[in-house]
Order: sequence, then structure tokens, then C-alpha cells
Amino acid sequence: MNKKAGRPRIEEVARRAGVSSATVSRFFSRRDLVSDKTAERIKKVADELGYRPNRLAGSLVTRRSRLVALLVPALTESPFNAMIEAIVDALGERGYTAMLGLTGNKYENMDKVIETALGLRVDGIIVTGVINDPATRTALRSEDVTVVETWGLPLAPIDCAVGFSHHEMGRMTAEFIQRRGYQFPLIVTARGSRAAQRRDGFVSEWAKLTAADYEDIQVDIPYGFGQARSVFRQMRSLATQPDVVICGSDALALGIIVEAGRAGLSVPDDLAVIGLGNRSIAGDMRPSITTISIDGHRIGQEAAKLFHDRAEGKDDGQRIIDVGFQLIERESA
Amino acid sequence: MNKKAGRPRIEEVARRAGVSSATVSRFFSRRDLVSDKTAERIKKVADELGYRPNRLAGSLVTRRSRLVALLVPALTESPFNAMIEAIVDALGERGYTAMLGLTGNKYENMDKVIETALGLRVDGIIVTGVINDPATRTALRSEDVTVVETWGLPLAPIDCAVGFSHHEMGRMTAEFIQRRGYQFPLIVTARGSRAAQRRDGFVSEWAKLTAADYEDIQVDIPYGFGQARSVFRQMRSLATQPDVVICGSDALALGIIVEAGRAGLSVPDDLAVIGLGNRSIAGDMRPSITTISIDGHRIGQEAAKLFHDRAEGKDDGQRIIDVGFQLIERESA
DNA sequence: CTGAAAGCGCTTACAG
DNA sequence: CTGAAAGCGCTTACAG
Repeated sequence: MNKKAGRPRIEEVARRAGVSSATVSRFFSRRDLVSDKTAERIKKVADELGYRPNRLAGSLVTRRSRLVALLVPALTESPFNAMIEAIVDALGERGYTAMLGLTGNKYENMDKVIETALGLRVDGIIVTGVINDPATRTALRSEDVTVVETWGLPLAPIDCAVGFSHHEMGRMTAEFIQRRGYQFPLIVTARGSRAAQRRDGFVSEWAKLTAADYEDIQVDIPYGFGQARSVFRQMRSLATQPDVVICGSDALALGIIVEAGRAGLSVPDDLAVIGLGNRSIAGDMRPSITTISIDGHRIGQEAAKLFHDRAEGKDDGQRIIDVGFQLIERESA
Repeated sequence: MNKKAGRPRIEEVARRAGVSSATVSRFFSRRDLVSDKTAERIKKVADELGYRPNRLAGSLVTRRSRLVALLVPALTESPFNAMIEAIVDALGERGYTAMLGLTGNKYENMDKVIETALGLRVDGIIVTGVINDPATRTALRSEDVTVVETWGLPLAPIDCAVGFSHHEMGRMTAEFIQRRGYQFPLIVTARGSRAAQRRDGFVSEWAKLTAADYEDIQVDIPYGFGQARSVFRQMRSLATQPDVVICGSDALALGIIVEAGRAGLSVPDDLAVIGLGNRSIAGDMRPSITTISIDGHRIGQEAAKLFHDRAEGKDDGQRIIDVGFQLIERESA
């Protein structure tokens, strides 16, 4: 209706309630500092007027925006969404609002997005993944924001980090595969530092445990079912056929199982398949998919808490939280 | 390092560049108003100091935050992510920043999230889905924000909307099924207004086209593969076995196909399956999944554009954009 | 428990 | 093309 009415300001509420704007301000931010009868009058007037404090003005003077930038590569086919949800929720409970920045799957927009966040004077930046560019790391260290890195464990975090060791995940996968007696694994690795760490962890452990060979195929993005056909085709043209495929996502694992079925291969007897993520599809698929569970929700909660503790000055050590992961043994491997 | 150094202010840049703060301000917002040699000096000083305008302060005086709230039910197992991505990108290109608000799958946090957005003085609110609560609609109309509703076509949008007709989608599905000669459809409907509209569209058209019966099963969230087992089980206990299942998502359709395969039913001969969304899995599955394609990316782009046009005052009609949808006939039905 | 006053860091008519 | 000045809407020592 009257879109142009203009919002009431604190001064207006103060005048009608017969108090100063300082008192109204206190009513909204520190209720306990105001007497009950004054509070009642203010509340009444504020409600009538539909007064809502302008956070922009408030942040300007307090120098705290209560804004936190969430930096995430993408939202579609992304393994990070449970974490993002948890962060937004946990932040909201603490009075913070999330600003969403898309960095691109190759982090190509990282700098631009950080620039936006800093312009908004966010109190914190929670990054999905570890920031690789040293220049960006250095720049961020000198800024007045708390940075939380997630989904990995940097040796020297910018401020703090919560995640798990991709290298250890690869190592443990090699151990599992060896224990199961598979002879010739195929690793499907995405181009990216996290996948590379898992691969390294796998390769070095595999060499330690067995003299057997292994094969690996690189894909652009490991999250999609869509890569399954091409991966399967490449696999079939290998000189030695692998007996187990290690996938970068449950969706890819599912796709491989579908392709295998169509080619007349039985899973896991002719070909075992291992997923990553423990999305609900992993448990629901037939055969159910052996996978590694990552607790994105937990990472998100810890990340929000870590940020908050530091923002409140409760904690300023260089914390690194390892939430670990869990191998879920099911039918596919 | 010196986290507490405090950011340089515009006055500092002005002093060192030997100009007034007004000129520095103009350099950053309206470069053309500043002479080249002055601009050069300002740029040099600003770079040295690492000056970055405080958007909070700027927004306070211009009364434009360049912030847009994106309201979305959830991020996991969500069909809206491609739209959200497109919105964030399109908004970014236009100089706007996205604030993320999670409304919950049943919109239970809608009011709280809107309150947060209004406190931040966002210039716009882009809602995933149509806001159902009449009180909220009324309240929003009197606020000084542009509201864009998406993923549906409200009869009387708060401001404007971009989406498609769920009713028409249901109608078209009935037509397709009848044309294919299926006799006894089972609709799997989520509890929610969009799904209800599709169901209504289906049911009324089906009654028009045939005297045949139909069955329907309600599920909580239609997006997951996970509901497939329970739906399939319920289906098997029906007196008459359906010859086609209409699913609320491709993931559910995929799950039904898997369950059918396990039960020895051939798809589509014994049981046809129709998905919704045309996610990549639909095309990659064996058999490939007949589904309805919704162009979330397009909806996102149009939504951002609609918002921007209105924010710039270029357009203030009550626009409704119908992006339609497309039935993709594949192997599963 | 409350108020007067200064100030957060910008932008923008207005005047030149 | 540039500057002085007012003001955006709050919060917070400080004083009472």
C-alpha cells in the first residue's frame, strides 16, 4: 500500500513514548537497563508504529555488523549443503545473518566474493574448503575478520578450521580395500586439492600394504551421476579390469552401479564400488553403497561455534577441530 | 597480523590525496564526476592504504542497502539450488549481495527470516515459492521492499512473480499418461501447496479424459530417494496395481525404478515411472527417466532481473512471468 | 534508571 | 570539477 510512507525512526518512538532515544535504544538491545513501566510504554508505541531498529545504523556505530559471509563453491550437486544449512541455523540462533557468496567450483570468484564481504564489514567469513592462494591468506590475516576454514585441516589456518583429514581418508580407504582382498583398485579423482590429498593418502598406503598396481581416472567434478558413463567406459578399456572403484561421491558410485548392472557385471562380485559422503541414496540403493560418512551438519555447527567464540573474544587460540569421518560398510564393497 | 589496526576511513584518503572526502566518495561511486588527475591520486592513496568503502555507512545515507534476501526452504535434497545459484550470480553482476534465509520445508521460519531481512533493510526479498499466509502477504505489501515470488504463479502476487503453473503441469501429465495408454496411475504427492496444485490439475484432467480410477500416496518430502522403499511397499499393497507412478522428484523416480528392478518388475513394461525436475540423474539412469524439466536457472535470472528493474524504478507493473516447463519423454514411461 | 551529546563513515544537494 | 556542511539512524560513554 503506502510503500513510500518511510519507516519510523527511533526518535519518533522516543517522542511518543515520552522518553529519549537512548532509552528506546536500550529497550531493544539491553532490555534489563530499562524500567518495566518505561519498557511497557516503549513496546506499545513501537508496536503501533511498526518500529524495527535499522541494523545498518546500529552496526555503523557498534562496528559489528552481525553479518557472516558463507563462501561456498556451488549449491547444485554439492556435498556441502548440509554444512551450509547447519551454519545458517547456528548463526541465526546467535543473532548473526548469513551472506551467501559463490566462489565457483574452481574458486575462481574467491577474491571477488571476499572483497564484497569485506565491503559489507562482515564479522566473519566461513569458507567451504581451505583457501589455497597464499596471497589471499596473507591479505585475510591482516583484515579485522574472523576466518573459519572448513572441510579440511590446513597446517596453518588463517584463524581456525574445522574439518577432517583427506589424506587420512585416502589412507584408510586403502587399508579397507586391502583388508577386503581387492587386488586392482581404480580411483576416480576430481581435479582439486582435497581429492588430490585423498589420492595421495591412498597411494602411499597402498604401496605400503601391497605390491599391487592401481589405476586412476581424473574427472572434472565428482559429484554428478553424469560422469558415471564416461568413467565406466574408460574403465572398460583398461588393460586390466579393476575389481573395485573408489568414487568421489555417492552419486557417482550409484551411476557406476547402474552402468555395471547394464553391462552384466554383478556388484560387488564382479566389481565393488565405494562412494563418498553417505548421502541417503547410499543407504537406499540396491545394492546399498559402502561409503564414507562425513558429518557436514556437525562441521557446520562447530564452524559457527568457533566463529562465535572468537567474535565474542572467548577464544583466540589457533584452533583446529578434527571431526573425523566414518567408513560405512554396506553391500557394494 | 595487526588485526586491530582499524580500517582507514574516507577522510584519511581525502587528506592524503589533498582533496575533500566528497571527491573521494565520488571517485568510488561515480568515477566520471572526477577529473583524471585527481582520480589517479585518489586511486594511488586508496591502494596504498587498502581503503575499502564501508557499505554500511553508504547504505545508511543512500537508504539502499544493495542487499537482497533469498528465502529458501532448505538446501539439502532441494530442487531450488540451480535457481538460487542463478539468483546470486545475477544479483552479483548487478552489484547486489545475497542474504540467505532458511524458511524450513514447511515455511515454519518464514516470519522470523523476513523480520531479519527487514531489520537489515534489504532492498528486496526473493522468495522460493509463493507465500501462503495472508497476514504475511499483507504485511509485506506495506513494507518498502520489492518482493519476488518464484516457482509458482500466484493470482495476486505481492509485487511480482516468476514461475510456472503447477496445476497446468498436473493437467499435462494426465494428458500424457492417457495418451500413452496407461490405465491406473499412482500419484505420489508431497504435503504442500505446490504438490497439491499439481495433483488437482492431474485429477481434474484425468476425470475429463477417462473414467478410470487413480490412487495417490502422500509423502512428507518428495525430494529424497529415501521415500522410495516405503512408497513402493505401499504401492504393492494396493488392491489394483498401478501401471504408472508419478513422482514428485527425479530422485524418488530413480528410487522407485531401483525398487521395481529388485521386485522383478520391468520398467516401463510392468511399471512406468515419471520423475520431476530433469536433474542430470534423470537422463543418466538406466532406463532413462521420463520427467518434466523445470528451468530453475532461468527462473533465477528472471527473478533477479525483475527485482532489479523494480528496484531501479524501471518497472512497477504487477508482472507475472511464466517460464513454463517441458515434458521430456524418455524410456521410463 | 534516564538524557544530552558526540560520533560511527559515508553521500549528496548546493554553491562555486 | 570540487568543497563545506548537513544528515542518514542509530549507540554509548558520561553525568546525573
